[in-house]
Amino acid sequence: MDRVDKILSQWQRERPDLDVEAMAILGRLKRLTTHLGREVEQVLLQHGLSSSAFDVLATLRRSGKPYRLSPGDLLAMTMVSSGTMTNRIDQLEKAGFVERVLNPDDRRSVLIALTENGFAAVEATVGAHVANQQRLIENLSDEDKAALDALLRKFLAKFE
Amino acid sequence: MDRVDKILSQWQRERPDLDVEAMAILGRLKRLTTHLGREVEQVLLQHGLSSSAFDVLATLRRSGKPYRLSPGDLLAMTMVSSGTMTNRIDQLEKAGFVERVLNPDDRRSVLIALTENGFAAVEATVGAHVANQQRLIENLSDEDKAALDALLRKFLAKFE
DNA sequence: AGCATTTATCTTGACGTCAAGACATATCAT
DNA sequence: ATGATATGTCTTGACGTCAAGATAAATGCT
Repeated sequence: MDRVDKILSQWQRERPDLDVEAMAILGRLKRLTTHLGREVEQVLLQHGLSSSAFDVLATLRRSGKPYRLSPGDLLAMTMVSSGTMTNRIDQLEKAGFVERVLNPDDRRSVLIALTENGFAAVEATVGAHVANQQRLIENLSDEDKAALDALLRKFLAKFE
Repeated sequence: MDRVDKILSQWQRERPDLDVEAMAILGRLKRLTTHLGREVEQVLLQHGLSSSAFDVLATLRRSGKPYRLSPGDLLAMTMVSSGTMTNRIDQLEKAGFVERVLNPDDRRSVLIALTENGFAAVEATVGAHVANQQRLIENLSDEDKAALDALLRKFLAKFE
């Protein structure tokens, strides 16, 4: 009887006609992701990066040398709107973690380049971040983790 | 090879020392919840309610007669901060969906009461909302749904 | 070549969220 | 009783996000 069960039982009492099976799954997913997001953010903030800043820096870092992508590329990889990406890049540029470099091949476009400081910030953070992610799933068994990942993959396939 | 697999393989190439198992699960969870949240919001907006507005109205509705809870009660049930709840109540009060009623038992406190219009708004929306939730999970088999729900329950237990 | 369309990025204005702290009232300990 | 502490709600200021549209350059069509 967790919190989601309480919500479901309230609906059952008030609206017994509603089928709440889907609500259970979506409710647990949402609550879980909220908790996980907060835990992840805590560790990143301890290293001086917001989740959204880390999201961009990590995308550039894992793209490999020369650690440059256009805003459009970043957009396609990060599930945010173009306005949000402009804002993120502005913040990171102010902080000195990225630079806007003119794209010689297309003057509409620009390349976002990780600076030395930006590279260093990712490298100083990603280890603790990954360790934290491992901690967050540690109460699942190996079988649970494999089963959960497989189910999420199947579920996610409907949307992307 | 979904989008999360692409991210993992980039990390593998750039940082083969990192164990990305946890990143896979948390990444799929986050992407999935983002997609689901957008789908849910679309349907609610078609009925004139934001997700956050529906969240409060539905909490009052399923609490049963007389459809009144204190801001603190609402807070405890909805995973938001007190400032956020004040803001939500302000919006709903302006829209005429709830009223602030003085609590005779504790003058620090106030009760948030669903108005007739607020009740009607929930009742007009909840059916489509639940149907939409069912649609969103329809590509999972019955066994998948049961297994996923069980895993999420176990995972969530670590946090609440 | 020249015009229309498409692509890439940025701007604007609105919203939802939070942490920290302010304020009023209630409760507790003596 | 009364002073200290706890509780309940609201305020403030800062962020992150989005949709819609503005701007500029590239591409395609004739």
